[in-house]
Amino acid sequence: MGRSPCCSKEGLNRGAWTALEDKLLISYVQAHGEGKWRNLPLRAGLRRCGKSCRLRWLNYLRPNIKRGNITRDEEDLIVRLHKLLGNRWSLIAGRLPGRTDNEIKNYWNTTLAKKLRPSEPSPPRRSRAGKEVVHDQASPVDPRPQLIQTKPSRCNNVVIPVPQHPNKNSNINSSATNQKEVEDEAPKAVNQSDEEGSRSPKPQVINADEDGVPAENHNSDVNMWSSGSDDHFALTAENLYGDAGIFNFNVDQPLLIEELIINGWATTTSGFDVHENNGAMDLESLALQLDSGDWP
DNA sequence: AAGTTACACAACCGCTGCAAA
DNA sequence: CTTTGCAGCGGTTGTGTAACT
Repeated sequence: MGRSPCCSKEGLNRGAWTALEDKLLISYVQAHGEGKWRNLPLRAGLRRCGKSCRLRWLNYLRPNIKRGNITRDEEDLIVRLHKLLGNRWSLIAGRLPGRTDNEIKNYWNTTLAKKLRPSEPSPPRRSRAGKEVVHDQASPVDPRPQLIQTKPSRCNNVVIPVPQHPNKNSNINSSATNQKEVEDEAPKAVNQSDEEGSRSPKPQVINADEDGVPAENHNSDVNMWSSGSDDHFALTAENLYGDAGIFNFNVDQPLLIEELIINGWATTTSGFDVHENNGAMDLESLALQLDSGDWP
């Protein structure tokens, strides 16, 4: 059976785009919007494959694209995000406003990969949906947390490692009601955890029970409390569709707030605004975000 | 100056997930 | 439930150019 090719290659232009082709594509997308890539070439009068049009638009013609001159800060973030996410260029690019996955991928392959130790094992590969791809190479100990579900979606189970509680027996309830208080407190707890030396991450599936928390907690950005011998940590999060969720964790697991963000959930404590800028944040905020955690 | 090599980046290719039919 | 079409992703290739011999 087999699938038909995305387009007939016959009679199509290949190779570098001309200024005229760019102009045609820009004017068409501006008039009709993105999408329907398969039919776009015909309608726009382009002798190109739809995929080629899409790529050209997304990587070069789209507004607000930054070209070249990847800064030191950006490079640093790329390295750290790559350590966390692996070769998921689109996710990495999503955290760098104006940068495209193709550009970051090229930059990594041509520049950054050489800077890093050649002996360093390559990060885990994943399928597009974020599911782990089974490695053929045996990786005896990979301290990186295993991630699931990178696409924004409603989920009842999330894998969120939580940091070791800095003071296991104390009540660290931060029922802060304003954003400032929360922003001041949340990173502090993580940093204290760092000083104590964190254990290796042990990710687990945790039930995201939206209804299993006291009603008063719903108005808080962050609530952490200890209860008997078990410490818990509740986090209010909001996904890309504006669905709110409150997650209960055991604090003896390392927390990577970024995990939430990767999964389409952004905490209300992080300064993220996932409704703007396509989930991206400014570099300074992202650097702070990355620094605030105990990154694997 | 000519030839060769290395590098950077644009573009292509094949695969996958998802949704609609 | 199966098939099909589409969009999107990451890996790979092709090409232009700078650096070097």
